[in-house]
Amino acid sequence: MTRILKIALDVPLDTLFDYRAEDVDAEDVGRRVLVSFGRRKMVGMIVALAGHSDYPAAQIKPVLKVFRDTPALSPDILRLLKFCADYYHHPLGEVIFTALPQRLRSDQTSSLFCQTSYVLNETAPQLDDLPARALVKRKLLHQLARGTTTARETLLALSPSAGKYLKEMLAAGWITEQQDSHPKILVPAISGTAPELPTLNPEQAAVIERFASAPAGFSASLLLGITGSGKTEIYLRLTATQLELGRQVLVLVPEINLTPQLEARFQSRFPDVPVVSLHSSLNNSERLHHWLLAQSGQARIVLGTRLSIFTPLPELGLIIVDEEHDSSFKQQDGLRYSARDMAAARAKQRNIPILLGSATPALESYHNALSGRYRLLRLTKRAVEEAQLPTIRCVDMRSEKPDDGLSATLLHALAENLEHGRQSLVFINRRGYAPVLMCNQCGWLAPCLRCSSRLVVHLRERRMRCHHCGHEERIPRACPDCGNPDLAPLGHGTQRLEDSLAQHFPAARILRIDRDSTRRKHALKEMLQEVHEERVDILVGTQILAKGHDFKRLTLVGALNVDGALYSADFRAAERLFAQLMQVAGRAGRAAEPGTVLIQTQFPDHPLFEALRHQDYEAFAKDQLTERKQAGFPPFCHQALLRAEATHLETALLFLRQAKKLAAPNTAEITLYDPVPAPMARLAGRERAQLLVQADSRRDLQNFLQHWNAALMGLKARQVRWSLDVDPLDF
DNA sequence: ACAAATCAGACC
DNA sequence: GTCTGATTTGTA
Repeated sequence: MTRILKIALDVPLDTLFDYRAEDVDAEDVGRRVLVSFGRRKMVGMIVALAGHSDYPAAQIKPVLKVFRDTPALSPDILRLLKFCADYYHHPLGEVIFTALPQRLRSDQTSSLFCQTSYVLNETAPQLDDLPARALVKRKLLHQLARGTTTARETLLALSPSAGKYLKEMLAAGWITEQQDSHPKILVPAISGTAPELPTLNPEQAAVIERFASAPAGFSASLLLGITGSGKTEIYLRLTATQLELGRQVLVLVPEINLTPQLEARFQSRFPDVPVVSLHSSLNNSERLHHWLLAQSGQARIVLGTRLSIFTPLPELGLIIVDEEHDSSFKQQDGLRYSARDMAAARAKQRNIPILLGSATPALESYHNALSGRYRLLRLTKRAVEEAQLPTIRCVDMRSEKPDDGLSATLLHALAENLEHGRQSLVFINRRGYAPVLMCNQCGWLAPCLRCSSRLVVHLRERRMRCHHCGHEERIPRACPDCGNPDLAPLGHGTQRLEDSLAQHFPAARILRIDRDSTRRKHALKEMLQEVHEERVDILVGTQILAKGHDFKRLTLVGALNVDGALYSADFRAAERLFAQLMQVAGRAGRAAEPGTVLIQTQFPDHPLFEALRHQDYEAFAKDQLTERKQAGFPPFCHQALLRAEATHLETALLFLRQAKKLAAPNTAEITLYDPVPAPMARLAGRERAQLLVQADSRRDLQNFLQHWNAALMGLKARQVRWSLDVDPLDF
């Protein structure tokens, strides 16, 4: 019987396309198809079956192929993706295809999942029977025994010499090679010993108790726990409960290099349970493999970054969002979705609990907790009893004369720490040598020609770089405006600080960690290793260092150049600074020795620092919420930003003015601001402008956006690229 | 006069 | 987004 199929395609059009096919039924909804679209062939997704089509029958093309090589997307995932498309006013086809692993987007018809993997034979030696120095063999054996993924690709990734050893082990009969046509998890050969559970402190126990006694079904909880208070232990306990119930658990983490650490923690707690991760360093095949394991229900715990919120999990029982305030949960291009918000939506749709964890929650989340929409759970004590909170003090830069950016107070503290053989961290969120190059005669500042920004001096490389578009040039010998050869780097970056510290402390071992010094593969890992092995006295670094790492001997943190955020035009700047400083402060004194944090500032009396000194997130957050309420900012209103870019600013502004006119009939509950140039108006040679829309209620905003977006689609935007950003974070 | 660049519209 | 045919613009 011929049926009409509603097909979503990866095109920026807000429509589904009708195709016909003979042998399809309801089971095929959620399957991929190959269709001819215009002159091309494309992969589409069956979103629904229909009895008839409004489209002229003669023009409806047949589906060329229905892919049955992988299971269909379940109705609940399709529902989530539909919700996402509606909420962010983005075409459903594009949403579906951003959510799918790359390999499911392409139209390669040959066997999709076919990979070489290995099985451990009984003749293989036990891990402990191998000499400790046979590191690679041990690694291979361990991975094979764990059984989560024994794909050749994964094993090869363990070491450059892995291939050689695999061949050896094959020849020795320890392992057998096989070709898999379906992804599968082998039964773990070693059933690892479940570790002894750490005792919960009373606060942790109370949190678990509140979860246990809560009624089943949807609930959202905010776990507000200071660094080191044992949030992860809560995640593990709640996960254990879900595993016992036969449910899967999804853990979302920010886009940082901590995924492997957390994965290791989950895997060692649940040695027999298949854990898979989904993050950016996986190749396409690994990503597909892990995704399919999640979809088939074999993977019980899925740990991943932003995009993994769309992973099909048939028996999902709990979603955890760690460091929920982290801005990497919001995608900043294409489909501008917030994985945290989609997680909440998914939990609600599936009628399961969600747990958001952070030491410094997003004000939106904290507000939800205060208003009772979320359950507020607090962890106020460090899990390790003797670990004390660090002392936080401001260094008043109005009275101190800094020497190359460093105050006498900080230098003194560094010297003392060095004497005691303890580690220190100097935190400055600015890489490079100096943020600007200035001519001392005419005041010329080296500009980026493609952006409205200045070039950052990278003295090591004798170059200047734009941190926005990546443009690079040599440092000029003389000022291009007046010819004066006296050009001076102005301000401080990590490189300059590193130099300056080396001069002050010639005997100290100084290590700089920022995006430049960690560009090489594994560089960050190696550097962190050095720190752990105490081969470093002073660390200089950007926010790369702020997150998660646990340095046992680190007792002093100095924070430089933080004042910019105090009186910023961006109303979220203070919130971000507070979170960041709390995070770096958390690096100090994690073990027995107490830590000290010194913040260099011109405004030591600012309330942000007052709250920070007491490490009182809630005081700070309440203060901020009061300010936000007075100013009518989120979370007390809801925003959307219409962004436009063109080669000329006027073109972008003109488009936005037209867009504003178009909105006129529906603006009763809406505030539409005037189109303005974006804060960074020029970026990579394109001019950008934006139009802010605000409403008191989310529903009003959504209603308005729906009509407006449809109207905008009809507007012919010549030479303009535009996009809607719902709940924008960056302006 | 011809080619290149730009534009409008479809795509099921 | 990609593709197409139509129209405008550019150049010898």
